[in-house]
Amino acid sequence: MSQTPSSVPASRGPADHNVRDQIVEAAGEHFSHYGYEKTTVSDLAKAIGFSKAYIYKFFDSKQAIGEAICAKTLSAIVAAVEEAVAGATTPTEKFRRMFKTLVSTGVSLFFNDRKLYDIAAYSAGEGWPSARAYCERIRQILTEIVREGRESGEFERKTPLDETVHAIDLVMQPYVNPLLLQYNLDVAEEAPAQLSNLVLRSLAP
Amino acid sequence: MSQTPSSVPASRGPADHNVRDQIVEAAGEHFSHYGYEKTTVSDLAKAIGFSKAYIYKFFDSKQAIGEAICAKTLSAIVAAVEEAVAGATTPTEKFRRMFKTLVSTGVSLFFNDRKLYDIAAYSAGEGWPSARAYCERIRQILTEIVREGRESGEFERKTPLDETVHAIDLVMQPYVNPLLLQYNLDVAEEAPAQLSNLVLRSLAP
DNA sequence: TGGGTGACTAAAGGCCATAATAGTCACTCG
DNA sequence: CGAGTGACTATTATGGCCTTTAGTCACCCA
Repeated sequence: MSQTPSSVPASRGPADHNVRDQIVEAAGEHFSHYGYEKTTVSDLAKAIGFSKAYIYKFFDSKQAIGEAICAKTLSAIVAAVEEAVAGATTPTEKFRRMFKTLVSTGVSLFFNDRKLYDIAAYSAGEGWPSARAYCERIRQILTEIVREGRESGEFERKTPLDETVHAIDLVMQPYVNPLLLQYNLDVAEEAPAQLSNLVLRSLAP
Repeated sequence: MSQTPSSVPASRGPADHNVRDQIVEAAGEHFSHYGYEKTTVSDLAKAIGFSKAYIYKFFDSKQAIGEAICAKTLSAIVAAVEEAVAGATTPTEKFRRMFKTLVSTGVSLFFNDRKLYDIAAYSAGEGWPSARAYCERIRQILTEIVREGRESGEFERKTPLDETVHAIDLVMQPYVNPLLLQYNLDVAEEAPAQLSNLVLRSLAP
């Protein structure tokens, strides 16, 4: 086994190539407009003026293209979260903003770019690497915040760090994971604040 | 409007009637065996030796029968939870058992009576009264536990009771709600313990 | 009079032939 | 030799037709 078993589904060809970017760009627009299912690989080929076969020099499958788009979409959420966190001073505030931004960005994606949201949800449901990486990244940010809070004495230090982070991660999961968020839209407005309070109480020294 | 707008979808005829019970019993078996979709109202009629039309003297619709079964199924979960809670002494322990029993009973239903589980999940997704009542009942039990914990000084009393309960309810929701639980099966083993710890830390005086 | 039903309808669901699509490969041409 | 493709196949969607099913209603009969 010379290739990673379950990670990136292998995009072939040169990783950095003009045509590759064109494909991704076209896919971004088409998927967003017409959805993943309704967009054919031929559509993308036509859009960039090449044949369908050529697309497969760069991507292993249509799904691999979907994942690229999905990764891009989720990256945008992460970026929004990072920005929000950077704008806060205390770990407490960072956590609040993280949670709030995560949910509001997700909800906004749901209502404003539903087609892309659906890809993200599907990706989460199928455990695509893009979705896994996203969850992992969120967890990293969370870990950093908790660690900082512990160092500054703002958060308790008795519970093992991993356990604390994991539990908080479980609390956020229904709002982080696009697959789950869509079932929690009715409480998405209030949940971040309510749950932040609860979590922060649990973190009190 | 002489009837309740969104609550019980009206079962007609005498509420207490032998035939009604027969219908429910037959439905329980058929739905569990073949599923809600694959069971026809005629099947149920045949099973109890009456005509299909007669069934509609007792139930407004096939869905109403589904709801009766769903309510029964969810009641069993509630009963298991109540029993588990009754067997504990401290509010802390009651909460732990409540959460754990809730999840394990739900998971067990998923694996051992999938067809009934699917009805419950559907019911939760559609907001049927049976599912609503179930969630409401769980919340009541939770409220009772928190209140008791506060009175005994085991839990903090600063946060408004409603707020505390509501936040904990949000934490449990992904495992209480059958529609959501099915997406969280992979963590259903560990989640109750981890989240109970977190919640109880947040409840510390 | 009230427990019980056959016959009916509109709508939903299954079925199957056909069309569309993902993905491959041998090939071209500069 | 490498950027790029037409033509091909196996699989999956689609759409129209026909069957099944939920639900009603006028009616029966003890």
